[in-house]
Order: sequence, then structure tokens, then C-alpha cells
Amino acid sequence: MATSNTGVRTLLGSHRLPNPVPAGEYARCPATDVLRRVSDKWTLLLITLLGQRPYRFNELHRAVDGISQRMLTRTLRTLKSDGLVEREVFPTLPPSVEYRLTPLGVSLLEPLSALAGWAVDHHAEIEAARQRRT
Amino acid sequence: MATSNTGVRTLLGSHRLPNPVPAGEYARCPATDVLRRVSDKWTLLLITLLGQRPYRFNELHRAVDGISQRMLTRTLRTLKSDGLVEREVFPTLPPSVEYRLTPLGVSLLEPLSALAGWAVDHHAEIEAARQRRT
DNA sequence: CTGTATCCAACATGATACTG
DNA sequence: CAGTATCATGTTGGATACAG
Repeated sequence: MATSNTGVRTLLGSHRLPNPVPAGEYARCPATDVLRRVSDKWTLLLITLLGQRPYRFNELHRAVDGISQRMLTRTLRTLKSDGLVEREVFPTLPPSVEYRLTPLGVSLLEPLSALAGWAVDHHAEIEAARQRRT
Repeated sequence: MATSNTGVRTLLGSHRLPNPVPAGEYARCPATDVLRRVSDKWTLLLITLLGQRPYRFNELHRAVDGISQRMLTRTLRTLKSDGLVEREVFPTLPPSVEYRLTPLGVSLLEPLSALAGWAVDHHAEIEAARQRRT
């Protein structure tokens, strides 16, 4: 019971899938939900940066070459509303805002790094497969 | 040297990020590449199913409620060209085609399951954070 | 400094019809 | 059975200008 069955709703979380996988359930599958959230263009990089230390808005803007102001704001807002990042405003003049990982965000770092590690270890094989066209 | 520095190109694979993160490098970051590939709408589910046993095309179509023929084909083709899935044609009449995970695909299963497990364990917290609006 | 508002192009996905 | 072709739609992300 270390890993108890949390029910069919978890789908990809368990190793026992119903067959067929119900469309309505899959749409709310936690694993898919989290994976899709975390894999938009800038999220992984921002989480990784914030995993090192807190950053201010423009500091992130400078650190992440190529990100638009719009996407930086949008991505941070999403991370905050998901509870992975917290935002603290210092009422200085001009204002400064600091972003940091929440404990939930920190806990995500480990499985995310594991996947990143797999990617690094096996990217050459994937590249090779892609070369083999078709 | 168990985990040697594979260079700045790996970016998210190491825990030492350059600052600023170069735009051109990030675009080819293995971790981001893999994450984005694996997180499209059906890939995670298909990999999980194929992690249990080989499937035939229409068998997958029946197993995955809601997927269109077009997306099933497209997703399997992408998985194949990335070397995660292999496709075997049996020249019967009518033809039958079997899909199975390659060893590379199998090796992906572990870190992917770990992330899925995190999602299951923490999805309630994410949901709660979302309820708190803003 | 830390954003918001608008507009737009590219891409992902779905619906439907057709094929060897 | 195992696809391909075409068209329609929604979503993502970027450029630019403006604001407290």
C-alpha cells in the first residue's frame, strides 16, 4: 500500500489503465495536465532558474535571452496560480517584485530534473533516430 | 564524474546554468526538446499503453477514446521517428501493423512515471492553488 | 521597474471524406 | 485494417505600444 491505487481518475499515475481509456477522464488526467503545463516554451527554464535562488522580474528578463515581456509575465502568472511560484512585491520606488519557488515548486524539481537527465543522457540516440528519416 | 558536465548545450540537464541563458542554445536544449515532444496531447498516454504490451493500430484507436485517426497516426509516426516506438508490418490480408516500445522508449518510462507520480501526489495542491484565483 | 493591451502569424488538433 | 488528404478552428507565442 505504499503506492495505493488512487482510482481510475489518475490514469497515467497508476500502471493499471482501463481499456479503453475514457476520453472524459483522460482530459483531466493529472499527469497529462501537469506535463502540458510544465512543457510550454519557457516554464522549464524559469522553474530551473528559480530553483537556484529568487529572482526579480527584470533579472529574469535579462537572464532568459529571447523571452518577451508578455510571455515572462504570462508564464510567471500561470506558475503562481498553480502554486509553484510565489510573488512578493516590495513597495519601493520604483516597485520591485521577487519571484521564488514554493515548497510545491521545489518538490517538482526532483522528478523534473530526472526527466531532464534522461533527455541529456539519451538525446544523441533520439537525434540519431531522427537522422534515419521516415 | 558520475554526472559530468556535458557542456553548456545541455542547459537544463545540468544544475549550473549560464546567465543569461543564450536564446540559440535554449532552443536546442535536450530537456526542453524532449519535454515538449512528450507532452503533446496523446503521447504520454500512448507511451504508457505501449509500455504494457504491443498494440495494433486499430487496437490503440479503440483503447484511446477520443483520439482521431489522424492524430493517432501522426503521434505514432513522431514516436517512431524519435526512436521511441517501432512499427512492424505483417503482410496479411488485410495488413496488420504492430507498434511496440523500443528499448529507448522503455527507458523513458521510468522518469516519465516518476513525473506522473508527482502529478498524482500533488495534483490536489495544484487544484487548491487554482481555486485561490488570481 | 513591472507590468497591460492589441494585433498577428504559426502551429496543434479535430472533422470529414477517401484509399490500397 | 491502416492509413492519407483536406479543411476548419483554437491555442500559443511574438511584436509593439502604452501605463502606474
